[in-house]
Amino acid sequence: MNKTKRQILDTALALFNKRGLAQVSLRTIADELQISPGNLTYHFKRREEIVEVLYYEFVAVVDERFAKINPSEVSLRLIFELISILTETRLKYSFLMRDFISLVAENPSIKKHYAAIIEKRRRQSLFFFEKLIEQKVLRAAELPDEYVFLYERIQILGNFWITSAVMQGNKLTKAAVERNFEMIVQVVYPYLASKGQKEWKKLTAASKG
Amino acid sequence: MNKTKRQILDTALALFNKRGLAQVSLRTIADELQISPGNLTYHFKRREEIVEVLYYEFVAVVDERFAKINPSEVSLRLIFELISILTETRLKYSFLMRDFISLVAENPSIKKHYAAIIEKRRRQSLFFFEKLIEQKVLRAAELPDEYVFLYERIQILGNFWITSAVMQGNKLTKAAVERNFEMIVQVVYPYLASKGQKEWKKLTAASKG
DNA sequence: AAAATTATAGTACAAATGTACTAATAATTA
DNA sequence: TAATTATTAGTACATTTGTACTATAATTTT
Repeated sequence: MNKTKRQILDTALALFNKRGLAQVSLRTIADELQISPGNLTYHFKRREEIVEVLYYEFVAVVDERFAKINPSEVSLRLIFELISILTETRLKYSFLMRDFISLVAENPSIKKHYAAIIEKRRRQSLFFFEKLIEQKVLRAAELPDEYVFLYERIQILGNFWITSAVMQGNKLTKAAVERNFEMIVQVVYPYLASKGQKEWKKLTAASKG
Repeated sequence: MNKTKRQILDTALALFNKRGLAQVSLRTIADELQISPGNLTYHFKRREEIVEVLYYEFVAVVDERFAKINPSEVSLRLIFELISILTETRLKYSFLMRDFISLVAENPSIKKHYAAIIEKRRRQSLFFFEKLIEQKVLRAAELPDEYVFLYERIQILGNFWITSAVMQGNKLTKAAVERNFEMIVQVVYPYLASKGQKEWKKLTAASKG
């Protein structure tokens, strides 16, 4: 990709994350980069295109890791790794979750695409849980839809802890990110069988040290 | 409050919830209500004022219930009731969470106010958990910060399940709302002592029936 | 080196937005 | 009923926004 084009994307991303999608105009980006608005529209005919490229970059990072998964390697370690990758990626593109509604309001194709991958990830994740129950890493379900709900919770927590932190005026320091990672992985702890609990503790200790 | 003023607030709220804060201009509201823009600015000199009033209405509903709590009445039932009231209220003012970032970008006083009540609610909620542990409704903590994290999770889930549902293209039907309520209350289940589990099941059965 | 293509700057423009202002009408008060 | 106040409509205006257009400048290709 062209150097200027890349710079536009990077600057736009930084500004979107900092101020929010709606608060960043094309001129804001051009000024920050010290290029002319004309140059900007040369590289991106429509403002939407910038957002679109950033969205698909975001998706690509996660998709790549998911695609690599071998069904036989399902483990608690994998869950930790996926949550970690998602945390990192969401942090990098934090405006996407924060401003998702206005984003899809202007771009129905993203809306459709997102609905599709959400459904795919859901199926994949529930499959992982089943495997882990078989492996006696997770205990059997005690309540109806227990693991479906657990998945949905992880999904929401992962998507919105950043927005929540920003709302409360917290800085996204490295320590804060690590603390939130812990907050999320602790959600699975009560569902672990004793074998799983041991591994969980090992993994947590490792991620802290 | 004046009739027109109230209608403006109600119409604005409905439109904000439906389309998002940024997508609703003063003319959108005026058109929907079939009044002139001049009339609108007569009742609200600045657009921000509309949002401000709605925000403080939102806060008032929840504050009122919290204020009524007698420290001796802390129980699982109370937790259920608070989550239920919060769910209802957040549903009614759903744009507030969804567009919070742009909201505070234009209104630092709301930002400050929100940070303060968040801190207050946090302290109150952690106090509730302590009481419930004393009562042996909740089991003792097994991990560092376990109940702090549990609170933070409930906070995030409560604030964002609506946004998450909308993002996934789900309609907010009554059934969907009930399902999400269940998803949230299930998060405390694994932390309950046997006494608490019995009560939890009773309460869940009651809220379903 | 000449020609052609790509990249950049600068400006222009229509549309939309929040808000201010004026005039008319409706409601209330004296 | 007359005067006053509150409410509403209509319009105007400065600003901002996304985008289009034109003219240079830089780079690449022939």
